Amino acid sequence: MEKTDITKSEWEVMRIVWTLRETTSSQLTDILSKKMDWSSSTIKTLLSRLCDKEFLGIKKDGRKNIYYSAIKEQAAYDMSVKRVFESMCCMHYGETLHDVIENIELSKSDIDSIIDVLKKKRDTAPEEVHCKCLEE
Amino acid sequence: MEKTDITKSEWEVMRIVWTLRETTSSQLTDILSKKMDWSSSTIKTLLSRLCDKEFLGIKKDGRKNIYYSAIKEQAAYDMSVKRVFESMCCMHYGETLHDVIENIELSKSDIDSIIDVLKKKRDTAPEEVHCKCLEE
DNA sequence: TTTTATAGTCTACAATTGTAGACAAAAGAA
DNA sequence: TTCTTTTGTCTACAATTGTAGACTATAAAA
Repeated sequence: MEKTDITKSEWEVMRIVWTLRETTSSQLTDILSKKMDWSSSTIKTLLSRLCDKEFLGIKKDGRKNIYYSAIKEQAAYDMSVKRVFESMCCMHYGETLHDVIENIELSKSDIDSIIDVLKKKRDTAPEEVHCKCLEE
Repeated sequence: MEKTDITKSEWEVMRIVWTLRETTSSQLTDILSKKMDWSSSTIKTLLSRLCDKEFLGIKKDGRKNIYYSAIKEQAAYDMSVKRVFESMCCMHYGETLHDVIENIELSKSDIDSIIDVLKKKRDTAPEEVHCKCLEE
C-alpha cells in the first residue's frame, strides 16, 4: 500500500500515539476499545495500515511491537487543515476562520500569537479576495 | 444511499454549483473536464451521488436536469473545518490556526473581523488549553 | 510441563469513492 | 424523416476505509 491521507479512524490512533510518544497494541486497545467501541482486531488493522502508509514506525521489543509516530503531530494537522482549505472557495476563508475560532478553545497566548500574525499579514493584505472557482 | 461527507471530487462540483447558483451537467462538463481531466460520465456520477446525499437538488427543465445546491456554501465549509478540528488534539488548535493563516489569502476586512472575534474571545480565554486525548 | 491468555499476521467483507463505459431517449441537423 | 449528437440513467470495477474474525506463535500461569 502507498501513502494517502490519515483517515477518520486512523486519527484516533495517531492522537494516542503522539500523546504517549510510543505505545503497544494492547495499550491502544485499552484506551480505544472503550472510547471507540472497537475490537482489538480493528486497532491492529489500523496500526498496520498506518505503518504501511508510513505514518507510524515499529520497533521490535522481543516479539512485541512498539509503535511510534513517523510524522510530526503539528505537521499532520497543518497538512490536513491545508487540504480542507484547498477544497474551499477562497472568498470564504475569512468567514470560515471566523466561525471556527468562535467555536474552539484557545488560550490567551494562542490568541495573542494569532492576532500577531494577522496584524503582520494586514499590511500586505488585499482589499478583497477574488473567487477563482471558475478559473482554469 | 444516505448522507455522508462531501468527498474531495465532490467538492469540485459543489464549488461550481455554488458559484453559478444553478447549472447543468454539460456546463459542468465544460468546466471540469478540462480542469480535472474527468470524463462527462464521471461528472454525471458525481452529480447523482450528490443528489443522493442531498447536497444537491434537481429541477427538471424538459428532459434536462438543472442542479442547484441544497446546502449553504458557508455552512458546508464550517462543517468540514469543524470536522478536521474535531480529529485534532485541542492543544494544537492555536498553532494550526496560526499556520493556516500564514498560508492563505485574506482581505483586510477578513483580518479585521477575525482580530475582532479573537479580542472578544480573549476576555474569557483560559491561560492554557489541556490535552484531552487520553480521556474517556 | 500442559493449559491458557496475548499479541501478531492474514484474510474477509461490505460501504464508499474515483473513474468511466454502455445504452436509451430525445433533440437538433441534414 | 432519418442521422447524429446530447443528456440522462445504469452498470462496472478497482482502491480505500471501517470493522472484525481466524489462525499462529509465544509467554505466563497453573
